[in-house]
Amino acid sequence: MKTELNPNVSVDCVVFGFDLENLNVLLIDRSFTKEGIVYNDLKLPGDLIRMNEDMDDSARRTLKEKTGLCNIYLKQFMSFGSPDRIKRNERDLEWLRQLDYPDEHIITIAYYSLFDMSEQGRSKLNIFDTVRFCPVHEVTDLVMDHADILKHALEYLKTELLNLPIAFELLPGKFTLSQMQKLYEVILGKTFDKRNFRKKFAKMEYLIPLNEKQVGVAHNPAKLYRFSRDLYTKNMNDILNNS
Amino acid sequence: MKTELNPNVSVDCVVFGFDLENLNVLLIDRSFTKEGIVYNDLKLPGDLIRMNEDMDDSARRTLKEKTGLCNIYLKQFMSFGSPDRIKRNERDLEWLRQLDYPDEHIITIAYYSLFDMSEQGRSKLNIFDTVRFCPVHEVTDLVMDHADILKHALEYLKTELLNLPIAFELLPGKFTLSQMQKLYEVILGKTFDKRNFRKKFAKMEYLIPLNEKQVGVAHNPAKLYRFSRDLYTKNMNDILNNS
DNA sequence: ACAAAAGTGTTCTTACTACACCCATGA
DNA sequence: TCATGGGTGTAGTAAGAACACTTTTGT
Repeated sequence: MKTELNPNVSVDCVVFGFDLENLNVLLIDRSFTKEGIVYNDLKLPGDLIRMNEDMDDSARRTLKEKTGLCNIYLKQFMSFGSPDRIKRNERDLEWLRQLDYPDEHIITIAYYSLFDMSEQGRSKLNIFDTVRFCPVHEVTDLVMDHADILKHALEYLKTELLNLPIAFELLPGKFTLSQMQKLYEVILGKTFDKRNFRKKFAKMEYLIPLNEKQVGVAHNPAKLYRFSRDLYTKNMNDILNNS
Repeated sequence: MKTELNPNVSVDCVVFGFDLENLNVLLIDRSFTKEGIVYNDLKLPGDLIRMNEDMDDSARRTLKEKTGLCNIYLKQFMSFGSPDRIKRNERDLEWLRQLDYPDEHIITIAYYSLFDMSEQGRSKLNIFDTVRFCPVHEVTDLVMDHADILKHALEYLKTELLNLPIAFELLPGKFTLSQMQKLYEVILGKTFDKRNFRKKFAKMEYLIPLNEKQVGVAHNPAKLYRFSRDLYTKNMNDILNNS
């Protein structure tokens, strides 16, 4: 174990990605061998923080080191501190032993993170081979308390989606309104009326229609839009100042 | 320093109280002497967690030990992990030295908490003398990063107030609608129209009018209400199941 | 009698819901 | 020509905002 690590505090990152179909979560393989038997499990990317390292920096670093991702939306959402959270089953304990982890009470600060996993988004980054995006609703078992962390992250994502312009972190730079609607539907777990959905967002000035359409689709090609963060923040400031 | 403490993780509690006039926050004195000079500052109640202690338990214990408060609404809302958060000024460092605190990177899990500080609420508990409730808007300096923690707690309180039935944690068991309106006004920092406010809450079945009125007030005495948590949860479940 | 807060309705505007058909494209 | 998703309007309902006077009590 590296001595400069803080033996009691870790970060774990729940990276959500949207492939225009499903909501996915980034998981990494945890494999180890004991007495000739190979154990394969999935976990969230995470690590002990370093002594005197800022927690947000730690989350960014961990994500970079374990997955290759950088410069993505990242936000602390909850901490998990149950004393048995990493000791609930023997496989987890054995893995910790092999890694020479401190046998201590580790509390973890969970971050949630958003990633545009369309070709556009993926192409920007060198994502490691050990990394896989799994559809959130197909994820069953994860190591330690990571399934619990994921569950809370999903709840947090839902409320963030309703209150902040985070949809655009998950969508490609240019997107159609149907893609955006699909995103809202898979995250919130319900369907919306197409006309009402579009009416609602037609009011949002920060959704900018482009003079461009989809190409290569076997139907009426849809208009593309982009998100203007400038207009969004300007709008928000106007609202705050007038009320 | 007690050996069973976790040297890297603390909890801090932001306890809000409402006296039917102002929103207050519970602070404790931090006094120490150096070279004959007495330094007095104010801080949030907090402490290092114990090894293998659940974080929520730790917050409850800390609050009990430092203030006498128990059985009150308590919820983790954010963690603070900047490496210099406890080392920003010399007085804080000196205090830590005198307490024989570990010279390490301490990250803190901040809890926010609600307390009915009317006579009714106060009478239930044996609150220590070192504890004082200060009007939130008069609090200027606190030790370490506690002013920052308080600021975030206040923001969190605002969103909770709009989304959860927490007003009733701050109000006495029997309260008037004007007291409740005042609570919303001081927390959210704006005024509401009396008729609209009452209309809105008239719809809420879980606000139960009692056959009782205020006594001893120099004006038309107001009807008293109480909150029914049972009806509230029942209502919530009905809404979730029908949508 | 006066001061102080309680209590009460209506109108207007804005946001949300429900709902069905034609159009443009690629295969 | 067919399958696929793109794109559009109206009417009803519910929620929020603005606004002023009378009533009851204690002093």
